[in-house]
Amino acid sequence: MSVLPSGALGDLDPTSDRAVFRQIADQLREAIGRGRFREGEKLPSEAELVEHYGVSRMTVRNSFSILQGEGLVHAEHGKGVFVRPRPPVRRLASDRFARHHREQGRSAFLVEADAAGGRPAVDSLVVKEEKASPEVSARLGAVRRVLVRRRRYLLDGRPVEFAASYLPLDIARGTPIAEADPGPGGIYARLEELGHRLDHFDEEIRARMPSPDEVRTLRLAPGVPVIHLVRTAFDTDGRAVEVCDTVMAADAYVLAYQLPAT
Amino acid sequence: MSVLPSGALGDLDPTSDRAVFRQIADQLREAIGRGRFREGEKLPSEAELVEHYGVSRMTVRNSFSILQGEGLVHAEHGKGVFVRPRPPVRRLASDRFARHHREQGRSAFLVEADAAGGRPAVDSLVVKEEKASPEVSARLGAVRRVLVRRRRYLLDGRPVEFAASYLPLDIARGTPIAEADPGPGGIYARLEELGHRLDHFDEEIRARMPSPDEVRTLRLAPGVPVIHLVRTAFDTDGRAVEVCDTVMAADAYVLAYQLPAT
DNA sequence: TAGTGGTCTAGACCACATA
DNA sequence: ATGTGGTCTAGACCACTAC
Repeated sequence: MSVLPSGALGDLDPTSDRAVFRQIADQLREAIGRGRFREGEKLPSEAELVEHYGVSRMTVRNSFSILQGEGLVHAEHGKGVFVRPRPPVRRLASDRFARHHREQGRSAFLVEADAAGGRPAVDSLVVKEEKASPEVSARLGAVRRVLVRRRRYLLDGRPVEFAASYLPLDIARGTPIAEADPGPGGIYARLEELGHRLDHFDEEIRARMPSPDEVRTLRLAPGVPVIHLVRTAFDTDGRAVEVCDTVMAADAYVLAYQLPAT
Repeated sequence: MSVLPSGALGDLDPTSDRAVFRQIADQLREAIGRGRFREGEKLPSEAELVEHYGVSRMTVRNSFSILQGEGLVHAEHGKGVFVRPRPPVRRLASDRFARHHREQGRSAFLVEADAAGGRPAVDSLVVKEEKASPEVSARLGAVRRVLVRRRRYLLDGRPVEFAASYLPLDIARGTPIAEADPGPGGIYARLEELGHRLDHFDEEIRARMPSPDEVRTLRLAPGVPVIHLVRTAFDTDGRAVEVCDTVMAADAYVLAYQLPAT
């Protein structure tokens, strides 16, 4: 007699070449997909699945670890294994750096947070001068030292991205950009006041699994990749005036862009 | 006596709260980061690590599974566990749909492949009519049925992305777009010939872990996320004339965009 | 206290790769 | 034939959660 709700999960196929733990993962995945287990709902416990399938506990745990790697479920010690709810997603629109936002004294993050309806926050702000990495130096045009602004962004208390801005010293040193609070409209507004009228931004996007550091900083669940975005800001003279390196929790973002057809 | 090259890996800290298998993973990760094990190089075998650390085999395997989930290493049955080499990356430039490319009779994929220096190929092409999904219908403006073109792209024999294009039947039916080979410049060139002069494209980008289907289709290694891109093409009348849903192996791509500052 | 997942052991047999 | 990773068992003890 199974202890599980009838019909939730099937039997194993002993004639199949597919490993037992994969068959179990397949059945759980399929049950989740069918809505048999909903978001946030608890899956059967390891002990229940051991009994239901007649396998050892490690085999069941192996199945769970597959689903965890896929980002489908997450385990809570002492409570159970749950279907991972999808967090609300922030949409980054391609006009998020438009001048009319800056002129209203609003930073890009606040503009986006409003659109998402969440409560935004910034923490672990660090501003200092340091040696430029080869990547940053290449993008900024062979500068040796840069002003760095590091910060982490949170939405409703959840860390969603952290970023580092790099600016050439001859532009930023001794200006409000080097202050903890650069003032309304953020550093892009200050750059324009300093005579660097912005022309366009280049953005490069990659996706990959996070490093252990990134898992900590963003409190990432297993199976959640990061989006790595590197933006370079150019002024109307064609000079690169800032590089911003951003790592985002991929389950919290949709990036939107508009491409010309011409 | 350790069987490992001296200095490659340290000892465990029995006083640490950190689980043994995590400590082992940390040491291997750090050794890889330091270049002690290089791309493509074989790590010590499970048996060697069992001996070196004095732990059971499952503990060592647990460590490997962490690194595999991070996309750092991959196992080859009967051979060993290797540091994952980074594949060559294709850069998708923001002008990849520019008209001057189409007018040279070149499809976007070929333009990009040239830039990456790889040998491009397309397979599993399917063209048919089907019911529009709610998502596609919402983007195309409440159409019921659509023409679908599905295909997979390969570079040097490796699958790197697969895509499905959806077009309203009143636009595409009975035209070269419904043929297996739509001709030089691809379907965007045909759309323009049919009087739908293209104005711009909207692209939405997400990153996530792949489904088992996607792992199969793209032959993805463990620990490799996918980039999910949905592009909508608009003509100069403001009508959405095509939706293209693309899933890309994240380790094979960098996406580049240009944002206006105004 | 009972139930849950987290870690770890010490085996076993198998399939694949290399020589 | 040997060494490699792949799968699986049947336990053990621990830490966390809920009652």
